[in-house]
Amino acid sequence: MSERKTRVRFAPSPTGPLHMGGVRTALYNYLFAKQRGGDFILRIEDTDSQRFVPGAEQYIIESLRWCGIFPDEGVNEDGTIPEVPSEKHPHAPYRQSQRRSIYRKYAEQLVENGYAYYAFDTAEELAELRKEKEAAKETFTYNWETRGQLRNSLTLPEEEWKKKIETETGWTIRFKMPENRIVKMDDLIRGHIEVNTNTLDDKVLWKSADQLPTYHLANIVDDHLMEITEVIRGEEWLPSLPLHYMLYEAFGWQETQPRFAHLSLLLKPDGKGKLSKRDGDRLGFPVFPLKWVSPEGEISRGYREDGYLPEAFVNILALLGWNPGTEQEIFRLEELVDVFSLDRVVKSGAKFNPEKAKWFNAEYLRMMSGEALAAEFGKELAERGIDAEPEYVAKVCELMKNRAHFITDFWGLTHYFFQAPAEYDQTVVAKFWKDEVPQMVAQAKDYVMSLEPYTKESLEEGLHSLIVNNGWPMGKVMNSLRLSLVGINNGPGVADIIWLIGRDEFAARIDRALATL
RNA sequence: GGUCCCAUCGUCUAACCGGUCUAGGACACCACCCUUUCAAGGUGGAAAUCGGGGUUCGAGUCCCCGUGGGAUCACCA
Repeated sequence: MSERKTRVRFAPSPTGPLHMGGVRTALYNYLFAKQRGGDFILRIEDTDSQRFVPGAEQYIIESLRWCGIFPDEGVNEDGTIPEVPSEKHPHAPYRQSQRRSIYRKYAEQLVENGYAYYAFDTAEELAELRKEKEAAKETFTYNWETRGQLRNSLTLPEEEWKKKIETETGWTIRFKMPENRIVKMDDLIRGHIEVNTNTLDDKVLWKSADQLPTYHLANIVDDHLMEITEVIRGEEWLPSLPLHYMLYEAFGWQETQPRFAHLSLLLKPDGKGKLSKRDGDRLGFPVFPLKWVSPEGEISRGYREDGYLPEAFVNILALLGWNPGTEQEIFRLEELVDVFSLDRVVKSGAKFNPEKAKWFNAEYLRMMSGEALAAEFGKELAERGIDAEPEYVAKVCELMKNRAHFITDFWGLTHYFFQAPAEYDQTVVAKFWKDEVPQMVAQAKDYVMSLEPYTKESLEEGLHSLIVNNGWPMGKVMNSLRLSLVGINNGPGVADIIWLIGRDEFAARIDRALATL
């Protein structure tokens, strides 16, 4: 058992876009598998035909790809989901809706062995019972106490219920939760947990509505069939862990039962509760990896479209609920594979901090070369109709990258390297453009134009000594030069700007400022 | 409400099996330095063990009780 190959799965339900918490779950699964040389499998849990959302499945796959997470099984090279078994995808199909024939016999096996039973109560009847109990301030539970008074294969004569399951469709199969047993469980990050079965209920395993298994049945059967060794999933599943343990026992699969690890939830940055789409809209940050347009046309922003680098996004997620135990915070995916460990996953929920997320992105931006940045920023320049040499764009990016958090910040920060300022900031004009200034600026221009040799260094030093030697006020002159060149009073050094835009453009901009101001 | 999980700076977190803990780091914040401006960078600062009992020579670390937060109680996953 211990020498089984590590196999983990990410099993999302295609009911909408994948939440960043979901991506984190997928990431942890992936890291765990890769570190142990195991397999990471993607399985689509679409047993709820009511909630199926078109496009969600592709969204999930694309999100993982963007993050650099490629499943070993369950997704073809072209991003489609394998429907027939092959060498690489031996357990196909990987979509539960296409595996319905598999589950039926397992459900029946449970009934035959006395671990489950057919139930004929309609949803309305049960709703009515719940209402009655609620009125008496009690809760109705379908369990060992009540199943004897309800309509099921335990209480009805055999001929009657057998006839019913053959002729009718309104029946379900329920798990027969044993009475008064202590379920002893172990969680990889939470330790030992015990629950008395009396507090549990007879969960539906087979749904009458669409003749499909519920999550619980399909999940256990598939994890068993796909030889999953560890189940790493969200904390919301912890309450159903006892049921899952009981199911493994009922099937007699305890020997190969996977180990479980329940991850704490991602919480909203302010206030209380788990992170939701609403929080993103309200506080102005994405909660989804990619932009999503719902079938109704509702748009949700994505990290990718908001300008986050996938490496930064992965890094952010990795450190939300896990830490390396060292003071290192910047990790690329490959590095995470080496250092990740479930032992260091934090038990408590993590409030998402959008400010720190921005910082991570800025860090990754600074690590990029000017050329790489230019390749990205060049696209936006082209859209804006700016025709600039890639080498020039690269130099601009290199000079300006430590001022940006996102590539989308670049235009606002660098536009004056591509076009002369359309206007001059009036408060800056008022502050620096005093009476004596224009002639100093004009002199500075003449100086620069006749500077020999003209190098970046000579420009820098020459400009400086010109001002000092003439006894001019440094701040006033420099800021006036900058104002003339870029229209505002912040940005890189004046010499850097001149050097990049070139002497001719410099002269033109100075002349224009002298003429207008 | 029942059941289960969780609890260190504002936030993410560190502190291996209880002992240099003056409780460390990062984001954000503040100050200073660098500087022609704005960033970046450097230095420093403010900032936390939820409360109460125990166990122990010694508790952030173990136990109990409170309190707070979260999850879950569907023919949804």
